[in-house]
Amino acid sequence: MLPNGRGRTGVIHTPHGDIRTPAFVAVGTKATVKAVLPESVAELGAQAVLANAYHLYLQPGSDIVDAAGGLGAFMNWPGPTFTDSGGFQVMSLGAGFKKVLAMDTVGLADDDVIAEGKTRLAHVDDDGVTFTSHLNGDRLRFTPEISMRIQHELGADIMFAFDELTTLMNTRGYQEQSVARTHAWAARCLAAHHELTELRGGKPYQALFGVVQGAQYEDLRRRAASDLATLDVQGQRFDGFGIGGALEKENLGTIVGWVTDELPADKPRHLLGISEPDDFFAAIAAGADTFDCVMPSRVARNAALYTRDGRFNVNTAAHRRAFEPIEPGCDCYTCGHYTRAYLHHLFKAKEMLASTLATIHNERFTVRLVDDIRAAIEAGDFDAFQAEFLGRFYAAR
RNA sequence: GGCAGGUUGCCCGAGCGGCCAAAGGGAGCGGUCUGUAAAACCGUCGGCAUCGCCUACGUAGGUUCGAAUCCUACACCUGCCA
Repeated sequence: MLPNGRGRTGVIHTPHGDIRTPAFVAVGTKATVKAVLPESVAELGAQAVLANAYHLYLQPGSDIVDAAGGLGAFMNWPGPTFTDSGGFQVMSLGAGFKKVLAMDTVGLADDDVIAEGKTRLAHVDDDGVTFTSHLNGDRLRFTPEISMRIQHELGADIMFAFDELTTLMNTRGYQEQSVARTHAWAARCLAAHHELTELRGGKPYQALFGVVQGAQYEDLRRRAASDLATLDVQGQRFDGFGIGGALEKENLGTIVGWVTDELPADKPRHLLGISEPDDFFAAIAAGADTFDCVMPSRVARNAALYTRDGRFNVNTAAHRRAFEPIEPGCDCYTCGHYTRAYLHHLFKAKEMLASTLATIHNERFTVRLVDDIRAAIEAGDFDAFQAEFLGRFYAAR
């Protein structure tokens, strides 16, 4: 526990093993951490993998994952698994979250806010969401019940309740409406989860996390958190909580703090979709336990690599003859065997191995950073470690 | 030897009298990415540089107020016929 009473270390027990927290969970949306073998994911120290219900429902179908023995067995990942509910897609396939100026939204209903140049593929109503499949144009329907059914078929150790994620552009009025909707969906998820759990037979119990929304508003976030914390449907309560939604980077720690204030201390809190170094420190100090994020792997596929001295692009001319590891002293497989010059060449030549080697490094960097933060908390060194790490990481900027 | 077509910026390739320093690709150079619609996307991309000026569309001439675009000659390339 940190002196501030919020930041902490701990252990999450799952049927597929323990997760020592704080921890970074590798993202494997479509039952694969893109470009790398599950063996590599394990070797780089990731304790768990998170997949997505929406993607796996579309392809190959959650029934197939179920028939394979569940997500972990299907993808050959023996450790703990998470699935996201598909709630994020309500936003990413719907309103989008960038390039929409406030002025453009005047006169539009919030539900019509849409990213420039994108065709809206999702529409929300109180009962659920109608999607147009990005793969084949099929009209699909997601509701809390459907998301829970899919996630039960996928069989991950930890599931998330189906929620609505809003954007920073939505009005306060819409945020209120949306929080209420997410709460109603949370109750339906708990009920559906309860029924599905009864029908599971001998399969191991799957934990369900409720997701706290409320954007940047303190009262909304606190109320959303305390309402979810106390929500009880037929004796069912959430096993943990996700913190999601529109988070302004500047007050990410503050927002997480409001939420964790309202949540029970004995249940885990997962901060959805966050992984920049400064965000980790802020969120962990504010009481977040686990994280997942596409950033390390996505950015790796596009030649950006993390080091203790900041992030850089290996595909720039400066690295053509850099016969040195990505990060001297890094213990990842890539740094142990390959040079920046080689990575530079692979990216220039558009070779697949570029993605693999870069992803291994970035995932290792991210996992290790969170592990180091955990160690620092245990050693009572958090503040010093934070100052040293962030000072160095952002020095170049 | 004859006939036809072609020669455009680092490469490929549009343009066929003015709105052309010249569409579009690629390469090069730089950047972005936070619950993955991403092996994606954005910017830049002749020189000098403040509007602007200079050098440019095989070479050399010519027509025109004005030419990458029209005419003549030459060079090289391609197809067909002998």
